[in-house]
Amino acid sequence: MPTTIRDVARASGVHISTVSRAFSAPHLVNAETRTKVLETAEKLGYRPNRAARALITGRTHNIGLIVADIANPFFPPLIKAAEREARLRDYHIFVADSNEDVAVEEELVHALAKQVDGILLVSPRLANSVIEALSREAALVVVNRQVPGLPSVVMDVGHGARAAVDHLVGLGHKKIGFLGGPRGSWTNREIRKAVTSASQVRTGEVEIGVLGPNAPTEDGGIAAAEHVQRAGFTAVLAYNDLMAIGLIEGLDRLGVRVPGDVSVVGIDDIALSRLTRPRLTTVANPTAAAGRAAVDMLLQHGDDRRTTAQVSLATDLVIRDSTGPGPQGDADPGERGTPRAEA
Amino acid sequence: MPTTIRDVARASGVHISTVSRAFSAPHLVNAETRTKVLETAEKLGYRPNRAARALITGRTHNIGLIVADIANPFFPPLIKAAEREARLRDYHIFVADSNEDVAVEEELVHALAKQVDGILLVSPRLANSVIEALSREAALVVVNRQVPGLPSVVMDVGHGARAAVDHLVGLGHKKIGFLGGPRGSWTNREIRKAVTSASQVRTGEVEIGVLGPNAPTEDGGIAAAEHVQRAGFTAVLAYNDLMAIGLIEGLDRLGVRVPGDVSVVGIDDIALSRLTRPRLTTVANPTAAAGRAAVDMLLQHGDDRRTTAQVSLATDLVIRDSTGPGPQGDADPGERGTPRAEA
DNA sequence: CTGAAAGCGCTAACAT
DNA sequence: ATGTTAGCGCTTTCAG
Repeated sequence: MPTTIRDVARASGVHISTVSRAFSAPHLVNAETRTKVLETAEKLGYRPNRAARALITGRTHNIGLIVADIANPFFPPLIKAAEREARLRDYHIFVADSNEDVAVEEELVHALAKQVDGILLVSPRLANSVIEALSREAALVVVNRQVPGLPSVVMDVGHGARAAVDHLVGLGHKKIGFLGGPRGSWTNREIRKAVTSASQVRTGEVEIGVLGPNAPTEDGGIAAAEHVQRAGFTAVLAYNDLMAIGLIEGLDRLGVRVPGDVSVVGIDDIALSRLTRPRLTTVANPTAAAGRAAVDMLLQHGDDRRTTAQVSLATDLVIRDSTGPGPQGDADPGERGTPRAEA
Repeated sequence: MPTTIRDVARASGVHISTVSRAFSAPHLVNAETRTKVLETAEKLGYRPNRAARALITGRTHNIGLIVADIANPFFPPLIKAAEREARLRDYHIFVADSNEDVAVEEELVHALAKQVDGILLVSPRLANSVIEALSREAALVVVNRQVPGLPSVVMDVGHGARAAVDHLVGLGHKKIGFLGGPRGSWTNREIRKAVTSASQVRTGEVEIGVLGPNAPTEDGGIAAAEHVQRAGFTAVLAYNDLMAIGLIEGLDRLGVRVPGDVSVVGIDDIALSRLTRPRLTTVANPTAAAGRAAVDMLLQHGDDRRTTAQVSLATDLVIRDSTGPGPQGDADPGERGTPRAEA
């Protein structure tokens, strides 16, 4: 049996409310009494039961974060940034992994709901209607998608995807593939929309083909390699870096060289994309900023329930070594490195 | 205001205890009444408040998992396996990242303590005494270290490290380096102990040098490259795969080839180690099994407080492409691939 | 099978 | 500055 507030009260000869105050409103209690209480609490190994406290205050000072796949290197920067931001405000983050299973995601919302003051939900697959229902159980901020009526943080992948296409077109590519991600993903839709509506496509200058859906993993990329080869694309934009890296690996196995034969662009700019060979050209997502923003929105949402802001963060093309001149090889050399210098 | 049990009781014309039973002991309530209660609950969007329930039952059906660095690819398999095992037993896992900060780890134990039924602690740095103190706040299972009196799950890295040395010696290496991890890490001590006490070292057949401590990251490995070069090792065992991969990168920058000039062995067998070039020879840690075992121990620890088992899981050397013949090049070719075949 | 009452550990008015 | 009282949302005896 752990020590309760009552044990401390008895042992220090004061009422339980005094013990309570000694912890949660120290200025309201006489310095002497306070020290005595704190000392006996220490001696007895007493710790306020936060769950009991939360039951009455309504605040746990915890934040839940649900992600579909914690193994995806996209998440750590987001998680770390959220954590850092949360800690600055005296909050802690509890992360839960749904393993890409929407049913589990619902369960997790229930499990977390009363243990946290709100939940950051990064779930590309869950239906809007379900999310709306869940939002009655806990304050929700959705990340990487938009749900009507709910605060959200997204990254402007559309812009980044367009920059990627510009880059590839500038290198002389005319037959570009988009390696799509999972069906139903908001991000996937955004990218496809941006890519297929790019001005160069409208004028017929370049041709864009969509391949997918694919698993958003290295294996998904590896598996897609032969379709890419068969389709005859000279450049490919992948749904994310993991797929891009897998694709490069898969192409390599088929004897197709990157960027010699085919150029590949990823999305996310995960840490790994700097370490593979060739180093990956990619659309950098501001994941850390997204984590911070999501925490901020959740925490201020409490004070001001009227605003359900939809934040969109800018993305950025990072040109490395996985993209090169198209088939004619007559690209404007000035194109390389334009959007962002890379050490 | 969310709907409470009282709202449901009122709306369905029964006492709150009946509503309670309809949810937590359905067999104790008349089928008709139950359906009616459940229906109105559904209509009102009622969900039992798990925190309140836990306050009285003493069980949250949640498990905490504290890791030092969620970005370390060592963890995802452990987390996923723990999650899977937990879900089978109707539990959920909340993960918290301490960002390698022991003070944060303590905070996290406090924050999680009453929101979970127990905590799996993967903290290489926290002092034993602190962990013992924390174990009074929540049921604890420590992973990757042993703390007297507490249940623990470790992987037998000592055995794996010895296998790695055997492998390298078999390849003709005589001057082997151990790239140490963080100061104070239990795993680090185990590896160092195993390596420096290897029989070949005792007989003077080979020489082992220890470099470190180093940051257990790619950057740590990169930074160590020049020390490795200067020390003149022909083979290196790194504290983990991340460092090994970083080391290969760092050596490459110095014009040192792996495995041509220097052989490198990692530890963990993270997913990435199969995708780098050269593919990494490494000591495979059974991280998934460790995750499962930790959950099992925590959950059965509740029923039977007497046993504080210390589980040790076997490791396994996986030979890939980052190790090759030593300086004389007269290694027994049969040595390659002995411990485990790799597709 | 259902209701009444007590209480999990704590905080928050309200008194004094 | 401290004690009293009520009660957060729920489960669990105990009656009936």
